[in-house]
Amino acid sequence: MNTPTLSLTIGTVAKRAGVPIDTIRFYEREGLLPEPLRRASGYRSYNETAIKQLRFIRRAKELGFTLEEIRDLLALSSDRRGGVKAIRKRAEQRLAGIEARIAELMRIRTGLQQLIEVCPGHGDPEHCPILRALADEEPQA
Amino acid sequence: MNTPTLSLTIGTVAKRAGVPIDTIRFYEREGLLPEPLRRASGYRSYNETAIKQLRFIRRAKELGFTLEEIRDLLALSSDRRGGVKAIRKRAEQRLAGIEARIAELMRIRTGLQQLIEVCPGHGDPEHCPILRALADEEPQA
DNA sequence: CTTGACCCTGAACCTTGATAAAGGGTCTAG
DNA sequence: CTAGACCCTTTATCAAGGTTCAGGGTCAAG
Repeated sequence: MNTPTLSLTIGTVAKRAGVPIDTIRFYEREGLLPEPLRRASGYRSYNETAIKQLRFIRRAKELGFTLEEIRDLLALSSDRRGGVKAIRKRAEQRLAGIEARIAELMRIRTGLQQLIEVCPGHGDPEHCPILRALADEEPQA
Repeated sequence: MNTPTLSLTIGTVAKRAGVPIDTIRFYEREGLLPEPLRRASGYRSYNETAIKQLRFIRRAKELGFTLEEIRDLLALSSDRRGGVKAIRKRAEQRLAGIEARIAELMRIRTGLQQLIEVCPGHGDPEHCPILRALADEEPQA
């Protein structure tokens, strides 16, 4: 194993994890990072683990997890029994959410494409199919 | 044509347009709806046009336009020369934005799918590929 | 006339994920 | 010892798109 590397300052951790200092304190307040040890002066005192945790958070964010979900994942990751099952379930839920959002956006895309296709791009706004589509009344009941 | 139907109250308009009352006042403040006439009492006095305008806003929102963009569309829709061209351009920009978002979400989806695929769903969190993928260090420099 | 539903304004508050400022203490190189 | 870099807390601010509240006034039915 490697040297324990004690007492990194928040600035060092920030640089090494690629995260602004303020964001680290923010994550701590929000319960995503454990409260670190403190020096006598009050300075936060980190070790390498903190950097790994920050990278975990960064990757999870890249995968579309909210901070709330990440807090949940972090809690589960220390649950030795059942943790894995629950984690996989969270990932599946996240996947389902993302797929739903993709489907929704594709529906929107189709709508926009159709409007653009039939719009001549000139003439009177009264005949613009984009505006007409937006303004038209609901089909009469 | 139909009867002019003057003096709808805000509550009636809200119901008919399917929008909360507060949202109507909010849109008015934000310049998405024109200021309506007022009764002697100060009550807002709407006509059918307001309902159409609210539906316009609702549809545009469904197509992914922001309120800012909608304000812009509404301004363009009364520009008789060049309006249509500009409107089509806005729609194309919106389409490009939507397509970029879809591409991004599809990338995220692939990442999640791969993690879920190799996760057994049981066992020790230390061997969970989802957690490992999130926690692993960057490749050493 | 009273009651209850409805409307008015202005201001504060909500969510998410930070970011910044104010005012002050600490640490380290020279 | 001092300058400058760094750290501390608390509080405020931002974007977006509203929602809710407090403290009133109005309208219509009975």
